[in-house]
Amino acid sequence: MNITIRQIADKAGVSRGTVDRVLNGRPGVKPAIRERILLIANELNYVPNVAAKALAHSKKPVLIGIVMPPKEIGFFDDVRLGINDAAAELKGFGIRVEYRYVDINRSEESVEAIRMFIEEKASGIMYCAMDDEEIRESIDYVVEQGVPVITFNSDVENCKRICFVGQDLYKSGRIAAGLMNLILPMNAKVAVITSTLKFHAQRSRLKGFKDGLEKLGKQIEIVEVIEGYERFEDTQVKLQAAFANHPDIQGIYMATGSIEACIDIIKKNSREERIRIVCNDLQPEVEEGIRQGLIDFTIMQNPYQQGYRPLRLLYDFIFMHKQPEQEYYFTETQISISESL
Amino acid sequence: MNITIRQIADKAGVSRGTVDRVLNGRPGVKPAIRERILLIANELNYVPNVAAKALAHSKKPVLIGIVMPPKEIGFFDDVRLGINDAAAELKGFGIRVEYRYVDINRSEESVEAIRMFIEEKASGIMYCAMDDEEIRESIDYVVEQGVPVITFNSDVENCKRICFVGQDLYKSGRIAAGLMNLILPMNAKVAVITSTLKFHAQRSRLKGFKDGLEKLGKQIEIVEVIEGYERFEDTQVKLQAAFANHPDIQGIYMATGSIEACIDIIKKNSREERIRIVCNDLQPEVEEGIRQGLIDFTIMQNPYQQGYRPLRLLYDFIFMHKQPEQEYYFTETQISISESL
DNA sequence: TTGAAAGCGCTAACAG
DNA sequence: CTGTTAGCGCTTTCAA
Repeated sequence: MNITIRQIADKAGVSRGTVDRVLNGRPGVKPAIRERILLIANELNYVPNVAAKALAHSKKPVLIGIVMPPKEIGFFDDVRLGINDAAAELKGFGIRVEYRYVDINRSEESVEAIRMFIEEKASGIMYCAMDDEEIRESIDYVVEQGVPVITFNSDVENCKRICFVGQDLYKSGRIAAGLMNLILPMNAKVAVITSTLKFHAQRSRLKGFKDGLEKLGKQIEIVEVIEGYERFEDTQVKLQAAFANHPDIQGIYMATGSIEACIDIIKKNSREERIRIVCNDLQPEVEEGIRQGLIDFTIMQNPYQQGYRPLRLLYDFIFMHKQPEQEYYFTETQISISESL
Repeated sequence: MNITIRQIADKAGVSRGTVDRVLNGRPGVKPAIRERILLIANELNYVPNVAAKALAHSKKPVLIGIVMPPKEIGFFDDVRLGINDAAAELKGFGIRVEYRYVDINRSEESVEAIRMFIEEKASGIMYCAMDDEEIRESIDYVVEQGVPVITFNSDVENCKRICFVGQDLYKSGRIAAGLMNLILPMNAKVAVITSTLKFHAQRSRLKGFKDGLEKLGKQIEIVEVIEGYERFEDTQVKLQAAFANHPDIQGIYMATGSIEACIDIIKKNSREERIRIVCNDLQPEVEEGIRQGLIDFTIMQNPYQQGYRPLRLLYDFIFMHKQPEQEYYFTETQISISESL
């Protein structure tokens, strides 16, 4: 049998109520006793009984707040699926989740959302927001209130979040390089399309791609890095220009951005047969491109897990007082081809 | 608030004990009352409270028996990891697991193991065994006793197991074909190495590979299908012969078997540069081969999940009376290249 | 065949 | 500041 608070109480010569207070950091216990109890708990290697906690909480479930982009953004469908699955599993467990959808480009909205959750006495936050000062402050404030925050999908650096769950962007770039290396001939020329290099995240991917190509022996050369701002037109125009400058481009790495524009230009230039494409994620356009044989590979990083994990981690943190073991939880990289779909 | 057995009891005008008996299929309730309770439970849409169940069970946890190959078989390390993780999660939940390792080629051992679990009053079984008559009978017998069996990693067909969790072998063959198609030129010739075509499982993979190649436009031809029986020597000799017959082989699909033998022959024939290899799983030899650039791709099917899922499914079945939603749970296919490692 | 009641380990409200 | 106690929903004796 496992250790219970009762045993700790007996050993310490206090009541279970007191032990409960100490173990859950509630106020109103003389420091000396607190010490003593903590010591005993530690020495007995106490692990709280999940089921009992859950049951006791079932009347008034603990709230976990989720701040993320709205339903319209397709990528997040799978993330939401992961969250919902975790939430369903944890439902009988005294936790409930609440979503708040925000325009991720307007940080005020995120800040407002997280603030409201605190007012509602949320016990934990899943936060997907921009990496800027305003957001950083909002996180630090919340965490200082004793409410854990986990960033997911897109990280916020140098802040007090307890951990991050999402992609390893550098690695995805390296894998893209590895794939190009396998399908392109020696000395091939490639273009990279990204949204904008202003963001650290995008630069990581590009860096991974560059480093990857360098390590390999095929001397594949990056002749253009296009910033498409995820917009159709920008991408189209710039890619067309790239083709004009380098008629011998044989591969395109679509790190992020408008797949439609890319495919459009390729078709306009009748290059379907001669261009190999590697991209990321699996929006409908990508799926379509793969089906048609225009896209060779896509690299995904398990959006489902990006939703599922953080909630479980928060649960462990809140109920089991278990600190995350890592600061970065990178979701598994997956490579897909048409047969994988 | 959710429905509780108390509410059902009140509505039916009986005690909670009686409701409990009915809901858990225990004997000793008059059929008429049983009916009535079932009806009410259904109409109220009763869902048992996990936490309460777990807590009530915590004194005398329910046993789940696991029959699988011994620790020496490397592939199963990750499977065991998955089982252990699930077991840890479910530990506070009134379940405990017990392993029994058997030589999978000697069915008597498996049968004996499962029989013992039944004697020990196990409430569920995870079973990884050969697909033969003896095994089939043992499963059907157990299930008829009311104890659910889930086959994992390797299925047993036409039996009463509640579901199977493992690879989609056909799909992995198709993906191998897709990869070959991406890295080989038109009309390339390839060899396939498998253990033995006596087994349905191996034939599925081969069929997937063949079908995959046919669907694609590159006219890649399978010039040899080698049965290596997973033995170094057989593989070596037969592959050498294949090279003699077809000096222009450009690709090898190692469906299963001795990677060492394959690499050995390639090196002996100095074909490192000219042969592309796609294989399955990630034994140390494969990892080594990928690192050295001898193997281009390996296809894995999430062994971790093959352990994790079945246990969760059994738990849901036993505690929540939830039938698995599918008969086949195929674990995700993963494609790995050197940068993924 | 059924009911009553004592737990399972933890929390929270109230009393002291 | 600390102890007491009544639940949380389900299972499992023990009686009836």
